[in-house]
Amino acid sequence: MSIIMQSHMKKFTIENQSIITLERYLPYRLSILSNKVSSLIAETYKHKFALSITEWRIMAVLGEYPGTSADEVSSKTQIEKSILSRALNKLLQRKLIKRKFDQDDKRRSMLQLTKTGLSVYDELVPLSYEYEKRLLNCFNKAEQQQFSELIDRLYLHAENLEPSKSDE
Amino acid sequence: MSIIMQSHMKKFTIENQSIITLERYLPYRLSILSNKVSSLIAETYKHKFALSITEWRIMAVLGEYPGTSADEVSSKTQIEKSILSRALNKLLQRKLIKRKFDQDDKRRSMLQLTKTGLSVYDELVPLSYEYEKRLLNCFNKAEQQQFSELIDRLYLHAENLEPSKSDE
DNA sequence: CCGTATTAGTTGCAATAACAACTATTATTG
DNA sequence: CAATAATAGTTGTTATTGCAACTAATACGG
Repeated sequence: MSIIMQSHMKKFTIENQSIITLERYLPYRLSILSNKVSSLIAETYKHKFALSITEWRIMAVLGEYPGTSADEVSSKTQIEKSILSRALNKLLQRKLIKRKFDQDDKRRSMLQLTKTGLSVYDELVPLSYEYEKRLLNCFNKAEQQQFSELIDRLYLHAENLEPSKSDE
Repeated sequence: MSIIMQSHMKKFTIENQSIITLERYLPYRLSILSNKVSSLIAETYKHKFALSITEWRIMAVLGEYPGTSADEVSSKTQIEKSILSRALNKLLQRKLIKRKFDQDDKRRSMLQLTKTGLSVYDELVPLSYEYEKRLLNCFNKAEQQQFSELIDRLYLHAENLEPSKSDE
């Protein structure tokens, strides 16, 4: 790649493909899109329930899988464990979740929604789901399908690409 | 736990469509994917250049559009202006960018990469571009095209959906 | 068993982020 | 042209991150 040549000619270059242009750069667009979507949805519950996106995700997992341990929540949601730990404490204080520790392995926590937590969950789930539908209604069924599949595929691929960080 | 059950029967419910399940929830998957992709790429330059994602984005814009003002960078990148201001100061200190103020409008800054900044830019652009290609090579051309288009469409749609926050 | 390694979770700390209040400059308008 | 508004950028404050170091409990290898 002699390529990229001195800085500014680049835009009119190689492979008839303009180089980078942030606006066309996929990682960037993905990030903008994702933030938009998440914060848009967060708006629907933020004020009413004072839940952050992180907190809501935790509750979503516990709603689906009561009894899950913090560690499992972390791996399911990709929320880093220290962040998770603090978020859990907040949720515990607000009594939206409760926790006991496994007697056979006292390290492992068993988390679940409280009755209050459940009522929040039950209200939020349909709201979020509805919103997701509204978001996706700019796609037809086939496109939704396709989009979803591409996301999964790209994610898997990215995961496997990972080791490449050290190849420079 | 009769209560919990109440909440959980939902999974087998309405419209034959399981409700939410975080793993299938689009905003969530988008976020995970986006974080993965961004941090994966950030790995390629983080250590060598000690640039954060934010800083790199700023430089990317200035590389493409020298002379841009802070405000324009902000709107192009969606970086909030206070964050931008501090990031710019860091880049100024490291002498990766330079700034002068427009004499006709002394509020407006005119930013551009320094020679050093340009050399970093010129090294990073192909790297990032290359990495993007590697990421996307799990798609064929048509899929890449499609994915890109769906992202754009969804973004536009999300932007227009925005006002809905207050409809509760 | 004992020493070491792993695992689950917490805490400290430094860096980043978000949001609002603020300064300085230019635009508007009556 | 004075008063007010709008724009560009900065700064203060507080909350959220992310990493690493830490505690406690369990697992494992000799």
